[in-house]
Amino acid sequence: MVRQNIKIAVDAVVFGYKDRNLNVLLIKRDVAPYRNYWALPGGLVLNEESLEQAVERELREETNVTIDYLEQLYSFGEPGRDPRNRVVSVAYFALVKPEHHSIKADTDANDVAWFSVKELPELAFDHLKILRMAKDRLKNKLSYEPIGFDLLANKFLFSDLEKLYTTILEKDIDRRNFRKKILSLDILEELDEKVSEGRGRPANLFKFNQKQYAKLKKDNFLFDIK
Amino acid sequence: MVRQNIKIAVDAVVFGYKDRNLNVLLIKRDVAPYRNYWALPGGLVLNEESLEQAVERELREETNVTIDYLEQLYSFGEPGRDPRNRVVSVAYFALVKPEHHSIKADTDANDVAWFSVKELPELAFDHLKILRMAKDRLKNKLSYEPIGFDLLANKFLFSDLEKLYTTILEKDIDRRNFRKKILSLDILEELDEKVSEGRGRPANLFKFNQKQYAKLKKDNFLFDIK
DNA sequence: TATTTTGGCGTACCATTAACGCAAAATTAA
DNA sequence: TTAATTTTGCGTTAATGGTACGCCAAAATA
Repeated sequence: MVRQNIKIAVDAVVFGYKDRNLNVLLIKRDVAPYRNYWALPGGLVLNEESLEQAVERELREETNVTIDYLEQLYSFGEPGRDPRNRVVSVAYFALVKPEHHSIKADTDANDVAWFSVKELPELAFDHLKILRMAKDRLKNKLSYEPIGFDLLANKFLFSDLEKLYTTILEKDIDRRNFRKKILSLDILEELDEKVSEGRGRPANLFKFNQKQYAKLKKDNFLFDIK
Repeated sequence: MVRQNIKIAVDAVVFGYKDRNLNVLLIKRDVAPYRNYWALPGGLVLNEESLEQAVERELREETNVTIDYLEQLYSFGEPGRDPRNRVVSVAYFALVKPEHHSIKADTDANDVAWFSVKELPELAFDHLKILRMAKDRLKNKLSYEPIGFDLLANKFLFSDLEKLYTTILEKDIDRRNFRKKILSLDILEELDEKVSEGRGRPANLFKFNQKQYAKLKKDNFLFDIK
């Protein structure tokens, strides 16, 4: 039997919510193949590290962002997806809060940047396919887990949360029903701070109450926002 | 930099619905490590085959069952999960209809058998962890996708479907409401055949209408059985 | 004849959703 | 200074759908 000759890598789809739009973190390749194409951050797994550690290391080395949420997405293993050697890539799905959006100063050759998912460059390898799957995962998960809060600042306005949902789910939401629904879940903490953004009545700041959510989740509580 | 020395394997959690209970397909290992332990079917991926092909080949070689539903479950890559070399395993989730339950005659050393998920032997490696994740996936998916039909014979009784749901979801279901709900979805075809099983009025046979479901799904139809 | 299982009807109650009205607090325009 | 506009925050109500049942007839077996 022929000796197995397959490499194992990780790739990360890192989402950030910037300028009221969903953005994804990409790096510009400076080696062949796909030289000068934009690609998902990632790379080969080291012998002694776990897959998650590999993702965290690559993100640290290549982009400098701090991840707020990480989960495995899917593994891609078609022969031929990398023109050099066969590579099986375990893709991860990550979210970053605005506080952690700042990326590496591009002193080195590698360029790093946020791209709106609506204006993507051509991507290397099968990374567009991976990105699409991640977008679907985000869209679905937003409805039954409170991961939207990992895309917002720690303190946020209700209108921010609402805009996030309408943007990512790509549909209108009745503002008043949305507010009622979310508040009834009892997972937000109303802060004693108001913010005035341009015209209109100043809005209250809220915080996601992680502890309260963990408590409710234990009792089979269902987060469900459509 | 040290050369990467990690193997890539696939494992499959194959479910069958037998004797009104959920069963899983296991093979008995005849080599170290975990010699004589039961394990999930699987093995190393060949250089030229896709991950799905690897799963299908291993199942053919080791068990002889024909798969009716297959999807990727999760990848397990902790260093140390295999005591010999580092192995990253892409686990798959599979369903088999009763028509395809017959397994390999155990002429060779390898033993293959169906086990009720309620009476499992001790499993090799981290396979119990993988199996648990697959059970969760099945339980969840049963509620929002019509995969239960891939565990039943092509022609089935309503009482079979109901028992399947109560068994896997581990909760009681009101017979009348369940029937009403499923029939209202309009995805079953009522056959002109009746079956008498022991005492009681003979029951009608039904078939899952795959085409009709595909059509409805296009129009954003939601399968949702709780 | 009693019992069991299927198949079907109806209905009361409850929780959730959807649609919408309106006042309060700020800014901008007249 | 006042009026119009914008955004926030809170309420009301009708429609919908799920859940929990009761009831009964048909068709088989014990």
